[in-house]
Amino acid sequence: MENKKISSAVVKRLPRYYRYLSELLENGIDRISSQELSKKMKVTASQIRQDFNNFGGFGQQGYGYNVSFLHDEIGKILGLEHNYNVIIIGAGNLGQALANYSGFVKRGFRISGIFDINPMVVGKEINGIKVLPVENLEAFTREQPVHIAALTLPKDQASKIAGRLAELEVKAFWNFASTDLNLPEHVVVENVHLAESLMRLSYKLSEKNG
Amino acid sequence: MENKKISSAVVKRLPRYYRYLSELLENGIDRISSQELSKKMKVTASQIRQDFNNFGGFGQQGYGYNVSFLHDEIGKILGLEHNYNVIIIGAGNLGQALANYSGFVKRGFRISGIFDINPMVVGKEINGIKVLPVENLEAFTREQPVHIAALTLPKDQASKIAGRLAELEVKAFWNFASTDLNLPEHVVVENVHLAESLMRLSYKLSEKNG
DNA sequence: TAGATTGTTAATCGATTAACAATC
DNA sequence: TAGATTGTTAATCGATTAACAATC
Repeated sequence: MENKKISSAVVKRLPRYYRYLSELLENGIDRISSQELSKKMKVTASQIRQDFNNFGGFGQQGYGYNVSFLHDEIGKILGLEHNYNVIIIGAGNLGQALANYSGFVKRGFRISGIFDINPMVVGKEINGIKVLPVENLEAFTREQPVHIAALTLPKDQASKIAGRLAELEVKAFWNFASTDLNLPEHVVVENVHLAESLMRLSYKLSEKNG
Repeated sequence: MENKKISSAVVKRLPRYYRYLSELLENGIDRISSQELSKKMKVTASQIRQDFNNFGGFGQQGYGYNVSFLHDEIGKILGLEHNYNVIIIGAGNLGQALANYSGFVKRGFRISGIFDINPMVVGKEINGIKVLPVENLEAFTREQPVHIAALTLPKDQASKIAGRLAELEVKAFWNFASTDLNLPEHVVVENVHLAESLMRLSYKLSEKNG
């Protein structure tokens, strides 16, 4: 009973559905059709129904979808019912920004540690968490599980630290360093390449104008 | 003589090519075949050749591609020969992280202003730039062109400010607020939705394990 | 029951890969 | 000239959209 593999195109869209459903919930709307959602999100109703049906029937003919139910189901698909411990490697501005963002905690991502190599930064407190030296990583992971590592450090150090963390059984990497990590098959990586994002914006700008 | 529209799949890949070519350049490699690049980047050689040929022939049969030439051509396609003035709206950690990142300036993105609504933050200096109150936006844009606005502020304020900036002729938005901006056709938007990115990582993690 | 809207199959469209002639 | 590798056409694969029967 192998689950059919979900295409990455679909996975990319799921969090956006989740966001819109959260908003509908907040606005007290308890029911929506693919047609209505289609208008709001500017995608086709057909795509919405196809996407949801990858995971089974969440709707009801003649009625549409129950917002709260659909919201929770997509949350489960995304794994948001878990509580994950996240460590941040690199306590620069970006690391601090992540550490201070309350939205993550709300979704079950708890910042359990912040690490840096710079002795000037070690010991500093960010959002109530003391920055530890990277030498402590081994001891730290022995004491409590680390589910996700956010890499907010310069690219030349990223690969090495990531490899070291993979050895320590960290299974997921949120990579902000502008390099491609080369890690074992069994770990998962999500890249946030800001420099590339800005270049895409630049491209769109050039394309539009001169 | 209408240019053929480049698919967004191709545009997404261009900055990654650019990054790899920059690295090759740094390592003093002056020539590469689609085959070799294919191995490094883990994409097919066929795709590489197709992608490049959207913009004309950059290579030479029997030889491959000249790294420096290809690098510069892709840079031009991405619009990196321009110098853009970027303003940052929201001087929180994320705004500060962008303001302090030296990589952007290197690629021609100059931070020309930082704005915030919070009077406690206004006046503070970030990377040598004084934070201005958002009330100054109109006067500021009258004095110097603003090409790109980075929106690093809470989602409930983002749409309103974006609309106001669009009125002031800002043509490009780098949106970090977790909302979809609804702006006129002629402006371009690049979204960086960190919460969504983290959910995708969570999905991959669930998919892989339990 | 009649109307609405899903779930799902079929048709279309677009992107990726394969293959090879052109050519350096 | 022979070998290598591009540029490009053709084949395949996958994703999106359209259509409609099932059903609430």
